[in-house]
Amino acid sequence: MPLSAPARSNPSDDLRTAATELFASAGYAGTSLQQIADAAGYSKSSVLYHFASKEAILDAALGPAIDRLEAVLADVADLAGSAAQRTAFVERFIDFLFEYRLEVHTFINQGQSLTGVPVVERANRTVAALAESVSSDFESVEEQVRFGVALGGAAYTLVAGTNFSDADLPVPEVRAALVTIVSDLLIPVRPRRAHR
Amino acid sequence: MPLSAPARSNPSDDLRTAATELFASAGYAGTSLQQIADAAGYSKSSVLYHFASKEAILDAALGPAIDRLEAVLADVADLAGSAAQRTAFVERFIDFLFEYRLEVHTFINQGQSLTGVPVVERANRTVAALAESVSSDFESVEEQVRFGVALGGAAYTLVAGTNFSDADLPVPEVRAALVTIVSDLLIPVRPRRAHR
DNA sequence: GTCTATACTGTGATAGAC
DNA sequence: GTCTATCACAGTATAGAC
Repeated sequence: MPLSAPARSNPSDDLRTAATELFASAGYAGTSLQQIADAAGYSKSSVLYHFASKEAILDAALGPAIDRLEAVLADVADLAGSAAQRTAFVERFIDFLFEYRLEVHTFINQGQSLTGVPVVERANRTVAALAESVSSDFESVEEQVRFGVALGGAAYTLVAGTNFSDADLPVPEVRAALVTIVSDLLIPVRPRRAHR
Repeated sequence: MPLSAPARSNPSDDLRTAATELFASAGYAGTSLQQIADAAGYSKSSVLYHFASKEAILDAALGPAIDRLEAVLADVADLAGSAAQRTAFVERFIDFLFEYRLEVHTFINQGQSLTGVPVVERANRTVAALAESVSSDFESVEEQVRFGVALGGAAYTLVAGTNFSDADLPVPEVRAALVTIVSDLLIPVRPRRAHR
C-alpha cells in the first residue's frame, strides 16, 4: 500500500455506499443491481464480482451499523443506575441514529419484510438486547410501548426528511430535542427536565 | 341485487384486502400481481381485469384510510382549544391508527420510496394538514420533533409486531398507553398525567 | 478487475378463447 | 368475469474475453 495513495475509496466501498443510499430511499426490493452499478459508476457484473449476491450487498450495507450499535450497547451494559448515566446512554444512542440514519431507516422500514435474511435477524437480536438493557424487564405495557415509541419515533423522525415533515431542520437542535424527548420517554421516574 | 345475497365480498374487495396485507408485510415493490392473485384465489389476469394496473391496486388499498383520516381531521378542524378536546382528538387518531394499521404501515414505511405516486402524494398532503391542525404553527424545533416522534412512534409501535418487539400485547392496554404517551408528546403545556 | 454476452426466471400488461 | 397464452422487458446471476 503506497504512502501517497489517493483519497478515493476502493470499488467495494463505493458500491456499498451507493447501495446503502438506494436501499434507504427506494427500498431493498425496489433497488436493482443495475441501479447500484450506475450510481457507483460500474457495470452490473462488476457489482457481482465484489459481492456474491444482492443479499451480500445488504449484508455489507447494514453490518457496520449493527457493529456500532453493539459497541454502544457494550459500553453501557453495566450501567443501569443513575439518571445521568441513562442520559449519557440516550445521547450516545441518538448520535448512533444520526451517524447511521440510512441503515437505521432501512432496518426500521423494511426489516419486517426482510425476515429470514441473516443480517436482519442479527439486527433484530441486537435491538432486542438494547431493549433489555434499557429496561431489563418491562414492568408494564406502557413502559414497553414507551420504548417502542421512543425508538421508532426517534428513528423515524431522523429519516422522514422527504416525507410529510418539512425537513431541513437544523441538526444540533433536532439532536437536542430528541435527547430530551427520548429521555422523557425512557426514564420512568421522570423529574421534569427544564427546556426552552 | 338479491336480498339473500351471501356475505362473501366481491372479487374487487377480496383482491384489495389481499393486496393491502401483502403491501404492508412484503412491501409494494416486493409484492407481485401473482402473489396478490394467489392470496385472493384468482389468476393474475383477473387481477388486471378488476384493476387497471398495479398502481391502481395501491390506490384502492390506501384510499379508504386517507378518506377516514380526512374525516377525523374535518371533525376536529375547528377545535384548537381545550385540553379535553385535544385528548378526544388523540383518541380518535389512535383509533384510526388501529383501524387502518396496515395502510398506515405501508404509508409510513414506504411513502418515501413511492414519491410521485398520486395516492401517496394525497396522503402526504393529508398528514401535512394534520400536522398543521395539531399545531397551527410549530413554534419551536422541539415541538416539530415531538409531533414527528408521536406520529412515527405510535404508527410504528402499532405495526412492529413481527419485528424486535415481543408483540402480542393486549390491544386495550396498548391503546390506553398510546393515548397517554401521544397526549404527553403533543400537548405543549403539560400538566403531568397520572399513570399507573 | 472490469467488461460484454448470455441464460434463465419473473415481472407487469395485453389478446383472445370460453 | 375468468381463464390460458403470449408479449416485451427487467431481474439476478454466470461465463468468458480482455
